[in-house]
Amino acid sequence: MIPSESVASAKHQEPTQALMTIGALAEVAHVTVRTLRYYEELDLIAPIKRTDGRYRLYHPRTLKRVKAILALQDLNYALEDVVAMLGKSSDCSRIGTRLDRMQNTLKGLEAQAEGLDQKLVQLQTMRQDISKRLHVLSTVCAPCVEQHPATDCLDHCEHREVHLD
Amino acid sequence: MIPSESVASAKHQEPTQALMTIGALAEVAHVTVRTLRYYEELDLIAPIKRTDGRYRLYHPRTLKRVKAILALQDLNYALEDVVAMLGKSSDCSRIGTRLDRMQNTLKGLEAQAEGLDQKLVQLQTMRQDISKRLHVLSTVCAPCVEQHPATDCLDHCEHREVHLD
DNA sequence: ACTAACATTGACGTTGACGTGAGGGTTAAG
DNA sequence: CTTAACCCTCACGTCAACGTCAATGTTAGT
Repeated sequence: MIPSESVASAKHQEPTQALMTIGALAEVAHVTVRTLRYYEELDLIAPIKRTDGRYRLYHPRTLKRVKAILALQDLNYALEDVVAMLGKSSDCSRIGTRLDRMQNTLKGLEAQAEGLDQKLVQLQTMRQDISKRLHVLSTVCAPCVEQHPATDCLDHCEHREVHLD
Repeated sequence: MIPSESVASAKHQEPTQALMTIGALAEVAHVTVRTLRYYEELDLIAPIKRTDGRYRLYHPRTLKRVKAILALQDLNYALEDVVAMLGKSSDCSRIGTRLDRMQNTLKGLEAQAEGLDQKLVQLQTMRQDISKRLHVLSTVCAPCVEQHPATDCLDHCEHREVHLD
């Protein structure tokens, strides 16, 4: 698997790859420059080097990292948790820790999956509940109100349980 | 303590129902007093009256309202959205608007359901992706690293695509 | 009447994830 | 060599959803 993106130059990789400035990375990642710098503050990403004028230069691979961060954020993870799952970019880690972290990520994802499942159920319940209320309101209370047009606040209504006051 | 809850009076409901202070409501709703007051700031709830000393007194029915708010919050709705869905408590609304709002709530819930479905899919994808990476790492890279123990940062590794730098 | 336990209204503090300048250097195109 | 378009580092601002503290008033039970 693993879609082979760079079809050319598969053998000996040159050390000089097309690096990108923070603005370029921000654009392709659809985030702001500030966001990237903030991620760096949290040690989530880092430029592989800087220009003489201290411009950050990123490896294109960092885009994948950023996307991973965004994906996890989208799953309601706080950046703090993302750090825990993806690890600090400054940890120039051996494969052991990297494996551990991936397993952590996996564990986190599974927990998250469960949570989402729960929320789905919760949501179904709520939807049904509201549907029921809706039905009672429209079939029972609405005509009742029509008979008592002067009454404004439903104080007379006998089906208060369906209301969400 | 003020646990004198009058259990009697089941048949003809007196206008004087067992009202609750903010502390009591907070306790049964498992939220803080501050939270309830904050909800009131947002016009999400309101006491039906106050004592002569300005103590808030809530109708027991308000508990249901609070629980609805909490449920929606738990579904990642901002309180602002909850206001839009449940309506302001100060809107002493006729049944028409109430019906409208319930329909809004329903619509919101359906949207939320879709969103959650999407997230579940996203999450499954991510989980599979990570599993794959995990597999490659442990079967391909790990032994490779063992052969080059001096190398720390995986710079030699030919499977960088599986890493999340 | 006294008192402990509650309640009131401000008003300022907190946390996360950035936004938004200010006041400067740097780079690439022409 | 200019100059527009970038980029740099502070550093303060923001927003939601409350937490927390102060100074004061109210209730219920004895």
